[in-house]
Amino acid sequence: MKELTKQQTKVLACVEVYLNQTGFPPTRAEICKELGFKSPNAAEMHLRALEKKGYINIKSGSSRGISIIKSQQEYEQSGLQIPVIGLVAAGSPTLAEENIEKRIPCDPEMFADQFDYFLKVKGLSMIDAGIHEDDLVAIKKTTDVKNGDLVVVRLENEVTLKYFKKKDHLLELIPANKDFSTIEIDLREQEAFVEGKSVGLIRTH
Amino acid sequence: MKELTKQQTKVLACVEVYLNQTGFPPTRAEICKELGFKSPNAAEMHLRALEKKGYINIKSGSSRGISIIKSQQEYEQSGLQIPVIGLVAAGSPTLAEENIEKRIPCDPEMFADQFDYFLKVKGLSMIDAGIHEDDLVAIKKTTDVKNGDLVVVRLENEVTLKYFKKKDHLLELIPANKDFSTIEIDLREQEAFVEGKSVGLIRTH
DNA sequence: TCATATACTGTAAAAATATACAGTATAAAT
DNA sequence: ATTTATACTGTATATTTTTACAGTATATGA
Repeated sequence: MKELTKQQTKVLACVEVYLNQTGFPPTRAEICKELGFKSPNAAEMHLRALEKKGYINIKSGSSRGISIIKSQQEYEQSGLQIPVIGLVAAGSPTLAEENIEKRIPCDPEMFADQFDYFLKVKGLSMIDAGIHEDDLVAIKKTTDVKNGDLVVVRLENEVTLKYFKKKDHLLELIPANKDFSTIEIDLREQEAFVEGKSVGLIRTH
Repeated sequence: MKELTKQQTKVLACVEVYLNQTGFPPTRAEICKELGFKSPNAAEMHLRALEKKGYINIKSGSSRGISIIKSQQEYEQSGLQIPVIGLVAAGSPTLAEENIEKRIPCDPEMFADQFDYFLKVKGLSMIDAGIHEDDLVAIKKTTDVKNGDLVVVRLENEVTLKYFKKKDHLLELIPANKDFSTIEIDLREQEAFVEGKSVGLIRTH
């Protein structure tokens, strides 16, 4: 899709807002009033450009004959966008803006359990569980995990996605790949923070 | 809500259909054309009645200034719910109500490509591609598939999810599990219908 | 039988609207 | 230095559209 100029973006947004508020598209004059133009031709020209670039359709001869093909704000408005966070070597997989690779429009209730973000899988340690590199694992932020859950754990200088098993002071983080070995942690010696657990997975083919 | 007369119901439906098809409301004349009236006043009167009864709002002096307050159809647009269809042994994985196991709230644009439904995977034939039993594969209805795509194909008495490979008259449907064998079809002898292709996958943990 | 509501036709005019044409100004690209 | 793209103003006009007014016809209830 072609890029829009600053003013074209404004006009497109104006049309969308008007449409949302009134239920029908604005006239040239109304766009002018909204954006401070003094000539209906200003709006006309921007609309023509938007049509040429494929964002809207204009029915010639019809009043308010504007229909939106590709919305700019579509994503921001169409409900929730779940952030995707890369599994970085160290540090919490926080929701800070700098860690968010992108956002995906979807419903946080699409799985049985609600979730907060997607974690992008790196490496092959869970391949035998059918979790591939670059799969997105839906993570629910919680510390309430049981043995056997697939959890995100932050160690001293590492964040990892593994199966959880805890007995007394021994925490085991078990991979699903025979080429990788279980991480064993004595909780009296080393800290381990459970960041959350997986409630689902999505993959883009 | 007040009852509508037969003609008022027609006019309201006409406005809704026009709005869905074009993105903006119809003029009086367009309603007349659609419903066979010969005077714009016929439409006008019905619109006034609809406004009085609280079904629509008319912005006086504005062309196409009709907005719908209360739809008759009560479209079930409570956020999009994507249907989940079981991979049944025979017959098309149609969207007929009886085939829908459940619906999942999510955005059909969450993957790179739009999709139409989820197919619930049965069996282990794609396990080496990390596609497990009961995974939900997002299917886009299309016949435009390329070699290597993961496709839903309907054969004579079977619907299957496999990798697609076609050369001349030979269609190969390739599993991702060494314990399963490739289905080979001579298209001159047997029909095969491509129902769609996978654009993503989700799994509930 | 008479009023009332529904359901229109037909016409016309005022107002809203799209849209063409002729310009101006500015910044970036060639 | 000149072209090109963006971004407008200002005016004018043909067309679209709303909307009022004057009728006709039919069924229903009082």
